[in-house]
Order: sequence, then structure tokens, then C-alpha cells
Amino acid sequence: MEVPLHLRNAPTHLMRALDYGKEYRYAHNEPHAYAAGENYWPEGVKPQSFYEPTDRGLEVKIAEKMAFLRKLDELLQVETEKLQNERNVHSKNIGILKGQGKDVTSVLEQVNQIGDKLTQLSNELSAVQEKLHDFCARIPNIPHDSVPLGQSEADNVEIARVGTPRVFSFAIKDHVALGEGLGQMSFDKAAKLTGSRFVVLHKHLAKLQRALIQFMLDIHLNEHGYEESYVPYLVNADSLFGTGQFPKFKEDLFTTTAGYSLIPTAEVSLTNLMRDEIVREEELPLQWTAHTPCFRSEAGAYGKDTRGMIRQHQFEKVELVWICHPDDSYNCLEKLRQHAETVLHRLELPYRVLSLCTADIGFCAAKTYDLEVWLPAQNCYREISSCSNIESFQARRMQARFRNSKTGKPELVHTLNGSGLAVGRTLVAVMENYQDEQGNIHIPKALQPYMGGLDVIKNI
RNA sequence: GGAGAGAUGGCCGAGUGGUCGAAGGCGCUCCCCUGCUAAGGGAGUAUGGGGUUUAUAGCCUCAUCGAGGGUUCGAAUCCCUCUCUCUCCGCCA
Repeated sequence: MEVPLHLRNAPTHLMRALDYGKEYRYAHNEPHAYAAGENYWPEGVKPQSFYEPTDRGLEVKIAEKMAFLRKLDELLQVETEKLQNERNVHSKNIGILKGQGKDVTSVLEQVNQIGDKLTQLSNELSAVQEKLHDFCARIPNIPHDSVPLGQSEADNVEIARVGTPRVFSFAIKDHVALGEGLGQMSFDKAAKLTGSRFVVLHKHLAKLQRALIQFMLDIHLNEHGYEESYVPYLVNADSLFGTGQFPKFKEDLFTTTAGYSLIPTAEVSLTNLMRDEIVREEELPLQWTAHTPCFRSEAGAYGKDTRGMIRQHQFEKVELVWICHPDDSYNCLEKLRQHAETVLHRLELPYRVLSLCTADIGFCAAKTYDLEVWLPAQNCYREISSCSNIESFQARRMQARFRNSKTGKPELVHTLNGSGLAVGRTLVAVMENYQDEQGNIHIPKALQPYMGGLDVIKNI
């Protein structure tokens, strides 16, 4: 992610400014840059500072620009609505007068004068609102207070380490060598069919991947209380805006000639089920899961992880999504993380948990835990799940709400999502951690029932 | 792919240029009446934005009748484009 640091580090007191609607009304001095009738878009916005920089790296210009746009929006809207009201009153009068059979020419003349001005004003207003909306849509979420400050991914904080990486007494192979050695994994064939960053799996490895999917889903359905869905893999622009891929990350997606995009994660399909919905407060939290393929263009990742299945254009994932009450979302995040960890536990794979710092946290997230699994051949931990509390960030974009049972008013829900887990990478982890000297892959105990009792994939 | 029908509030359903944000019914909420059950009477019941305000109270206002444009002083109503749903035919896993 190349979100500028200063954007990610927006301080809490800017929160209201970044929210839509009334919530972004905040106390500030009158920006004097907007004299009515002046050029609305001077590129160098009036350089008056409304906020001091803080340790969270406040970029003053954001606040300024927001204040500026916001003020323009307000002025134009008030003025426009005044005219609209005038017009409406007159029009209503015409109806009444005509009903009485009276002459309306004088009123008609009055109203006609309103027209041009109104057209001009509403054009300006919609231009301002479009700018404001686009500006807001590109501002990332505000990190939660518990998120560690940082300058790069090196500042992520490890908060747990589970299991001990196995010590091998022989020269280990990576999953590519293992898979190709078995004759059950081919990047060449996939390149022939499609291109780079795709894979073909055969026989036991293909089955192993399917087994992992089934295994994960069963855990989440039977033990963690999720509800399973089958969802579209192609979605429209509204959905992508809702979960935050649009407008900023368009180029990370594959888009069809029909204008639909392939989902980069089931989070898009699942979370958008809540778009423009209002649920009863008692129904919360909702826990949803789906297995889907995921498609990512990996633009900007050229030369990164080019070998093997770690970074593919197409991969399988079991996704977990929560729709919850705002008061409950940080509890839910802990549960979500626990649910993802359970899968690693059962597979007896060593992993660690990171709390992402302000520099590494994603565009939408207020707080993120990454689970990283141990990959012997890379001699390091690699991300296998990312569990995030999005708070109201997506809900606001989607207008996903619940009805407050006390006030009767709709309020934004909080959304969370996490992988449970990334299946392709889990396959890699199983292969590499469970290999033996002959290049056989032993099947983790918990997975054997899903492999028809098979306990080892033999390299004959 | 061809032919046709449709999209209105939580639901059903009226409304083809004017006081319609929208009749009526159902549902829901509150109140009244009724010594049980049932029934009856009254009031209320969308969402979003903006202004005002100490206020997420109240008040004022704008927008929204699938979406977007247009005509008009004025559009749920007329015109255009699109999306979706349904019926019949064809094709198809």
C-alpha cells in the first residue's frame, strides 16, 4: 500500500472532519479563502493553519482543504435551497391561482427569473460536492488508539508467537520443488493456459487444497457460529466503493469488459450484503463466511514473490466477516482473530501474531492483526491472515446500519473481516512444514479425515 | 437472442401535470374504552442532506415514488437512456 504516511496518521481530533455528514462539522475558524463569487478552486488554498501537527503526524493541509470545501458546500447549498424554496412556493401558487381561474402571468415572470440563477448555483454546488465526496473517499481510516505508531512495517509489534518451527535434519525443499517433484504442481502449464502468477494443481495436491477449504469452513460453521454463503465473484462499482477498493485501488483489480470486477477477496461480496440495509439491533452481531477464489492484478508487485504460490493472480480463501454493534467491535476483533488462529492450531503450524503499526495498516482498517505462518524454505513468517476492525469506515460508504432500539434511529454498524485462512498459502505452509527427506508430504492429523484417511502424499 | 409486462413508503396497493412525501389497507408504537377472550375509538409510524440551536430535542428547509438525463413555472405522472424483475419463445450448464 502506498498511502502516504501523513494520511494514515491523521489524529483522532480530525475524525469529525473526515466523517461524512453532520459528523464532520467541527469547530474551526472561518476559512477566509472562500469569498463568495471568487474563484472557488485556487490551487494554493488559503494557507491558514487550523491545527498544529501532533505526534501522529497531522498534515495540516488536509484539515484546511476539508474546511475549505466544507464551507463552500455549505454556502452553496444554503443559497441553492433558498432559491429552490422560492421557486416551489411560487409554483404552488400558480397551481392554486389556476385552480381559481385567475391570471398567473405576473407570477410566471417572477419565477422565470429564478431559473437561470438556480441552474448556475446548482451546477456549482454539485461540482463542489463531487470534489468533496471524492476527497473524502480517498482519505483512509483513522487508526485506533491502540495501534502502534510506526514509520514502516519494521515497526509492527509482535504480540504472540505460537508453536516452534521444526528443526530439519536434511536439506529442505520449498513448496515449488516439492510440488513439482510430486508431479502435482505446475507453473509451466498454468503459464501456457494463462500467464505468470497462476498455478495448476493435480491429484493429491488439488485434493489437499479442497480439503483445507472444507476443513476451515467446518470449523467456522460448527464451532465458531458463522453462517455460510455462496456469493458472486464479479461485483459492480458500488460494491467496490462500499468496501473501499474504489476509487483509490482500481488498478489492483481485474475488470471485465462488462464493467464488473473480479473480487480481490470475499470480503467485498459478503460485506456488501449489508449495503443500504438496516437491521434490528438484536440481530447483531452477524457472522458470515464464504469460500471464494480471489483475483488480484498485483500491479506494483512486479518482481515480488515471483516464485511459487505465495503471490498469485488467483487464489482460494475462506473469508470471515462480522457485522456488529459499534460498542462491541473490538471484542469481536479478538474473537475473529481467535477463530483464524484456531485453524493454524489444528494444523499444528507455527505462527506469530502482529499488530500492524500506523505505517503498515491498510486504507480501510482502524486496527489490524496479521497472522504469519512459519515457512521453513523462506526461513521466515509470512502473512496468512489479516484480521481487521474497519469500524464504521465501510458502513458509512455502504450506509450499512442498525436501528437503535432506544432512539429508533438508524446508526452505522461496524464491520470486521479476516481471512480464515488464505488457502493457497496454507497449502504452501502444510507442504513445507510437513515434508520429509524423500519429498513426501505428511498430512496433518486434523486434515486426514478430509483426505479420505490419507496420511501422506508419497513421492514415488 | 426475439416478443411482451412491470418497478410507488416495513408489506400490500391507489395515483397519467399543480395544495402528493404521496389515498386506502395491513403491520408496528402510544393513548382511550371494555371487569376474561374478542372487538372498538384516537394519535403516530420513511431516509438522507443543509440551516437554526448548548443539543444526536424542537423548528425551518431541500432532495428522494428503480437509476440517470430531458421537457415544464411546476413531474410519481410526459419524453429519452440505462438497470433490474416477471411471462412466453429460442438457446444453454
